[in-house]
Amino acid sequence: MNRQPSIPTLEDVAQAAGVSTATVSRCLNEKEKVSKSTLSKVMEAVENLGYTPNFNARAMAARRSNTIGAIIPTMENAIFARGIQAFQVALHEKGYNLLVSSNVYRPELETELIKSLVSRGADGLLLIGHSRDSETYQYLERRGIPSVLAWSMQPGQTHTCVGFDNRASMHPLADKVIELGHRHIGVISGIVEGNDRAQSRLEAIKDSMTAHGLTVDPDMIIQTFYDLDNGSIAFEQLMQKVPTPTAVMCGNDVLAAGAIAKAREMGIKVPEDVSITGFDDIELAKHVYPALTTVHVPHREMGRRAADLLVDLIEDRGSASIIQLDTEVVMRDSLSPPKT
Amino acid sequence: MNRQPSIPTLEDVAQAAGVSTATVSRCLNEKEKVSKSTLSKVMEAVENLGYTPNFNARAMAARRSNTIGAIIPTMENAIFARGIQAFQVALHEKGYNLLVSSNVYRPELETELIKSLVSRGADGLLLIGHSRDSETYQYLERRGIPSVLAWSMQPGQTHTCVGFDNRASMHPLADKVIELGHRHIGVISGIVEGNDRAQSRLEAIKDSMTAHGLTVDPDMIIQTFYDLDNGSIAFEQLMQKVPTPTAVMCGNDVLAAGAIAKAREMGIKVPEDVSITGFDDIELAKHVYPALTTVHVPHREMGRRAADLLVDLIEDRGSASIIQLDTEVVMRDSLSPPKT
DNA sequence: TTGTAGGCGTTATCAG
DNA sequence: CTGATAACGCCTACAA
Repeated sequence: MNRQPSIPTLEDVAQAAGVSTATVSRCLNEKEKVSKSTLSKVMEAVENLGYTPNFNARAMAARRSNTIGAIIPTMENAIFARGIQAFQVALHEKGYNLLVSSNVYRPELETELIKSLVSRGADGLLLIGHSRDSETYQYLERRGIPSVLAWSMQPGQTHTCVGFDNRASMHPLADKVIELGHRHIGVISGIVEGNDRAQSRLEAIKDSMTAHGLTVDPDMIIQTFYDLDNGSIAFEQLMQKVPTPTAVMCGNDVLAAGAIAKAREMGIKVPEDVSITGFDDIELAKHVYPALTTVHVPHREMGRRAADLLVDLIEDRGSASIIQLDTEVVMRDSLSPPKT
Repeated sequence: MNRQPSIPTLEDVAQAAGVSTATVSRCLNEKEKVSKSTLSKVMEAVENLGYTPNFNARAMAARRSNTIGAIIPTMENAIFARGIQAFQVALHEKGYNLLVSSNVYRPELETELIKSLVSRGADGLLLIGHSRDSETYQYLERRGIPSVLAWSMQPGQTHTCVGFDNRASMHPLADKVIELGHRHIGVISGIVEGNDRAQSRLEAIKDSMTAHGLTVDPDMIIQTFYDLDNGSIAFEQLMQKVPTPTAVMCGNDVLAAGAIAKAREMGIKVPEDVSITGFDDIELAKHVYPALTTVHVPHREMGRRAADLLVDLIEDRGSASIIQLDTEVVMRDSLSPPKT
């Protein structure tokens, strides 16, 4: 009695099957190098004992883990869900597992998370955006850990990446807003520091405004964390400015959804009294009322391509590539010309 | 040249500091057992070399990983976000890391994920709900891996858990709906199979109806996956039934949000033409229009308590406990008496 | 306080 | 096709 819970090991299986551990290992990893008879014998033992290989031991001995890590800014809203999901499905097909962590939008934490993932034996990493100090890249390079950057893509950068030009993507939408006649434009941006996506999107809006001869009033730009409540709060603040904006452009759909909710609460009609735009085209975008005019990003494709790139890198096929994806403004109902 | 990227090991550090690997190990794990002078010497070497301990090796040698795993049905919407977030923060304070996987609402996958987490050396597991075959529990028990169940709690169950009684929680809301005068009630439920939370919530509604002398028409109950689109689709189907429901109760807030969106699209006023209710009280609930009447679940506390329980179990303090949390109906605007 | 040495569960190299 | 056996990087008695 009191038999301690014994976890079966390779050795146990070997014994039960009357072969060496090496053979069992082969049965598990390179079936083709084993005779049919011993294979079935071994597999039976595996079944009976309920054997599950010890991942840590395996990773250590094989010097690879078939695991890749991803660090995303947040899991709290759906912004990254679709892309990561596609990423993980694609990885699965290639025989890799995915480990995701989130840095809760605190870029300082990323380095720590990277180290953690690496120390866990990640064969490769998916990182979001470009903003991080070069030490981090060096760290990865020293250890020979390939990584691909996603969700962003900056002219002139050289690291393997798959993404879209956030600036170029926001541009057409901003142009549209202005061409519709809006002259007083409020902006609810994500926190720009350490976030090149947020920064690029904001810059695109500013650029567009100046290009059209509008002056950008810093007071009409609010930076805040990506979440519904903050979208609401920022919107309320913006609507108190003078002159009141006739359009509010948001750094993403979540912020925009928060803004729309607050508008209704304040009795402000969208888009009659004020237009609101988003970015990302997450599922929520077409479910809010009025449906959100936003920029569609091919998240799924991005995830798939990222997986391809990363695995190629890991398995020594292909080298640094840069894949730029196209985005598209999708006009729905939250944007219209300003009331005259 | 072509110096292969050499990852520093304990041994490297030991050499650089002029001590044994054992001492370095102590400096990293039990500082108090080392003299100040050697400690600083060692730490310096660690810095210089940029040493990061190899997690796999450590887990293997120490026979523990300080890692706990969680398996949630989905990361695609915010249902589990708050609770898991709190869980992870609490764990962090106790010196544990969290690994989360999601089974995308396919209960069959859970077993596989559990094995994966276990083979990765998880010291303990957080599982959602009770529905799983006993083999799984046996598997965990054999290996001495403690687990706590959350998000649910069924009378008479014995496994350590922290949660709320889904049935008892939905009951008051259903009663409320009926007492308001609704006689034709549609239900958009989550898929019941392999999901005790969805099942309990649905049963609560049925119970309440029969208790009030209403007959439950199976045709007025739709089961579907938790997501916005499905909520919309199901709502549309429901509104085509005869007699038309005057209230639609949803298995969670996401479904309800989808229903609300569709209602507007169809020109149906909520709550004037039809009332809609949710469950969970996620952030979205108060941002939709009309704000959702739902059941508030103390997600954060649940996460915290789960962490306490699990770590106690792992560290051999305390034994199986059952913590029941209270939920609360929160009346907002999406529920009103039926039009007479 | 510090060092020595054995072992954790697998994989991989080399003979047989 | 199969079996020894040496790593893999670290922890932990046990000794000194």
